[in-house]
Parts: sequence; C-alpha cells; structure tokens
Amino acid sequence: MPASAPGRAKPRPHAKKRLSPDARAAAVGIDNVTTVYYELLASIISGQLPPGSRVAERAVVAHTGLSRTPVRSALHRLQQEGLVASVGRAGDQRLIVTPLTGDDGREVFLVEGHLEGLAASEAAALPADQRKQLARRLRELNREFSAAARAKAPQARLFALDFRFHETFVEAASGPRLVALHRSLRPQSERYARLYVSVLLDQLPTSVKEHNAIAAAIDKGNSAAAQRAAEKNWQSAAGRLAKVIVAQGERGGWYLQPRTPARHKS
Amino acid sequence: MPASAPGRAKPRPHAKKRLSPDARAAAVGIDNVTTVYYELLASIISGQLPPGSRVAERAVVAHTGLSRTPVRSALHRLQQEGLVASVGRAGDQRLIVTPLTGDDGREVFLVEGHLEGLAASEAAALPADQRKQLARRLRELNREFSAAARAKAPQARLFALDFRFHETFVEAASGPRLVALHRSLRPQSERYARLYVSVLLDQLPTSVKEHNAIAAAIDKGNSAAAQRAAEKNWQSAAGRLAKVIVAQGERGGWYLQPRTPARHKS
DNA sequence: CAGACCATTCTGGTATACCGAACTATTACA
DNA sequence: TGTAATAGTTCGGTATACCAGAATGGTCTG
Repeated sequence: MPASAPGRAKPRPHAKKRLSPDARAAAVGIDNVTTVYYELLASIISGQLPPGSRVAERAVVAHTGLSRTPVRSALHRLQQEGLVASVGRAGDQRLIVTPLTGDDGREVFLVEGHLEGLAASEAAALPADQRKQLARRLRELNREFSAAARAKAPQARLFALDFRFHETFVEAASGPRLVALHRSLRPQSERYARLYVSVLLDQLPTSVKEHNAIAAAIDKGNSAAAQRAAEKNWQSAAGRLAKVIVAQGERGGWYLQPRTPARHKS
Repeated sequence: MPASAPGRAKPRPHAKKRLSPDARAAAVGIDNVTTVYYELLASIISGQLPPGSRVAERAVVAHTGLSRTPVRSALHRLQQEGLVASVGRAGDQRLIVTPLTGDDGREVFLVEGHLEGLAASEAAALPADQRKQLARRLRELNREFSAAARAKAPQARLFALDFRFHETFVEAASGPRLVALHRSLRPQSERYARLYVSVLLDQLPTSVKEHNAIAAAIDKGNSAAAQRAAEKNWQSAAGRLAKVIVAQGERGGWYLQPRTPARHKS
C-alpha cells in the first residue's frame, strides 16, 4: 500500500494552518516527527508497507496531513536505521521500504544475537541479589510466553511477550547506548519474524527452553553461559529463518520500481 | 568554540540564493547535509567543539552559509548517532555536544570491542586463501603502525593507521549492517581516544602486540581466538581510559549551560 | 511507422517565514 | 530597595514555495 491509500483513517484530516505540535502529542511531549515515525514504523513492521514498496515523501504528507518537514525527518530517521533505503543515483533518489533478503536477515539476527549476548553476560555479572531477582522475573515472563504459546495466542501477543523477555534482560544491566542499539535493531528482526511467521510458530517450544537457559545462566551468575545462551537463541531462529526464506523467496527486490506514471492533461 | 567563530574560512561565503546542491558536492554526488555533517563531525572529534558545548542550529547556519534545513538534517543525524544530545524538556530543547564521561566511555569501548570481536570471528571463518591474504595485509598495516609509533609520528597519523587496521578486518568479512554500525560507532571511541591521548601513546606497543594476535588468529582460522583477541584490544584500551578519566576528570557536564545572553536594544 | 523531441510531472533538496515556549533583563510599582 | 510584570530575544518545530534532475508518454518529423 503506497501510503496514500484512501481507506485508512487519517489521524488529522485537514489539520493545516499552524497547530504547532498537535494536541495529542503536546500533552505527552511527543512531537510530530516522532508520531509519524512510529506510524511509518508500525506500517513497515506489520507489512502494510511491503518490502520494496515506494515511500514517497509527498504521499506520506498527503496521508498524515502534516507538512513535508517533519515527514522528512521521520523518513531520514528510518533511513538511518535501515528500515527505508534510498535507491537511484543522486538527482533521482527514491525511497523504498528495505527489502527482506536472506543475507540481510542472517546478518540482522547475527548482530542482534551478538548484542543480546553481551547484554546477557552483563546481566549475569550483576550482584547476586539483583541477578536473582532478574532471573525470577525472566522465568515468570517465560512462563507467560510458554502459556500463550500453548494456548495458541494471536501472533501479536506472542511477539510482544517474546520481546518483553529479551527487553527485560537487556535493559536490566546494559548502559543506554547498548539499549538504544538494541531498540533500533529490534524492529528489523521483528520484520523478518512477522513475515515468515511459520518459523517462529514451529519454534516456540525451543525458544521457551532457550529462554530458560538464559535465565538459568543469569541466575547462576555465569556470564559466558548467559552470552552463549542468548546467542544460541538467535542462531536457532536464524537457521530456520534462512530455510524459510529460500523456500518462500525473498521479499521486495532492490530494482527500481517504476514511478507513479505522469498523467498528462490531453 | 561555539561554531560561529568568525576566524575559520567559510566554505561558501555568501552562497545564498539557490545554488542547489553546491558545485563541489554535485560533482562527487555529496549533498549539503552530508557536507555539513562531516564538518561538524570533524569539529566534534577534534575537540574544536568541546564536549558539553552548545550547538545551536542557527549558529551552524551562520557558520556554514547554508539554510536551516540541511543543517537540521545533519544535526538530527549526529543526534541519532549519539554525538550530539538534546537536553531540556520539550519546548525548550537545546543541543549540546555529548559529554565524555567515564561510564559512557566504558560502554562505548565495550560495545565497539564486542562488535569488532564479531567481525574478527567472521574474518577468521573466511576460506583459507582469503583469510591468509587478509592476515598478510593486516600484518603489513600493523608493521606500518608499529613503525610510525616508534618514529613518534604525529597523533593524527597514529589514529589513522590504527583505524585502518581495524577497518580492514571489519570490512573484509562483515555484512553491510555490521560495517555501518562500526562506522557510526568509531567516531565516538575516537573522541575519547583523542581527548585522553596519553593512554593511547603509552599503550602503543601493547596495541601492536594485540593487533598481531588478531592477525595470527585470523591466519589460523581460529574464530574464537580472533574474537577474544579483538575484544581484548578494546578492553585494555578501556581499562587505561577509565584510569585517565578519573585522573583528568570528565569533560562537559550534562547540566544546562546558560543560553547566549539576550542582548536588548536600549 | 519508427525514432527523436519535448512538455508535463514526480521527487528529493533547499531556502525562508512564521509559531510558540521559555529565558533574560529591564522596567514598573509598592 | 525589593519584587513582580513585561518586552526583547533565543531556539527548535513547522509550513510552504521554489529548484533542478530525471522519467514518462504523447507528439512531431522523416
């Protein structure tokens, strides 16, 4: 859906004429660029904006009712995070949603697994009391995850619970930079996971076991084991992902899609 | 130097009035935001813009001769990479050069070391011929580095040579995402290194040895050893850095600096 | 009927004016 | 003299108009 689809409810239908921040946003202290950033992010992750599809500034502008300036900022941000890419040489650049390829998926999972490994090893190096409390919390989250898996909960809930688990140990012991890196990487892996859902669903019991291994290593204060366990969780996911990608094909090529045709008067 | 220093040569003195890209840039395909981005980056790394100092959009505009739009983009980019930070609550935000603190330095080195460890282990997993060729090149670079160190070459050259070494094995085997991450992290560690130069200078012989260990592990195809060696190189640097930071004090606090005083007419 | 030409349009980059929040220093008033 | 009101100023956010490169599709010419 090239972002200008008329069906979706426009958040601010014709909110031109200087509203400065935006009522919703101002209340929470979130500016417009953040708002549109998250809107686009959600559309990309969910696949409403499919991999490889074009994302034209002006289309987003028409869709959101904002001006080009905040939209541009949001797009630049997405671009820097790798969710959107600029194709074509200077003077004829176009933005597309970053395609999902086997190589890229492998790398995303590899890097994310490695960073989480670092986070896990730091968590396992916490003082005993904090560490054990964290482990308790992790096991609790994992039980919830496991229960939801057995109950065949909706995908969205499964993703959310899985993410909660990972987020919890990453944010428990890591500094702000590692947390930020993890936050910016997460949407990318989630994109792969959601598109190739079948892998995740097959793998839930494995994932539950691997989560428990992480919690156990943190509980024992074994940094090296925690790191290995976290990395392994991602590796096994990556392994299945790779298979599914070759089976189902990659999504969204890097070739230049035709631009929206120029309509003439006559 | 708050960016508006009049002494420095302005690249485009009064190039207002729509020049579109900019002659220099257009030729190479580099747009203005990239240009000002690198200019600011260099000023921050070199310390011309000291940690904690303010970076006001309009000051940069006055300095560069560009309009606010590209400058804004460049600043956003720097902000996302963590070289510039926004302090103050919404409605009164100001940008400052990210301060250098002990905790942050430790984390930067830790994360960068970990990522390079991953890169090194991938390099060691290359096919034998590529791997050996890479090792040869690394040893050669390290000899150059060592020679420059003994000859007490200027700092800038030492930094450049050290970076070349690391860059070489990172880019040899890693995918684009890891390379990009490494590229965006590097300026941050360099900032610490340049500010607390003494550590690096003391440590040069150690670093040379550690570099050789990395090259040897890659040569042998020992991924685990390569990873450990790369991480150790950063750990030993981080250790010294921490000492020097406590000795010399941190640079640039997070407190709100007074704004430039409002000059009244009367 | 084929190929060159050209107008129209899309697209991202750039310049600039305005907004509103907040800070500062002066001024007004007690 | 002390304190509160106030006007000038700073500063990031926003809207919008213009630019130039390039692709598209129709038209014109041989």
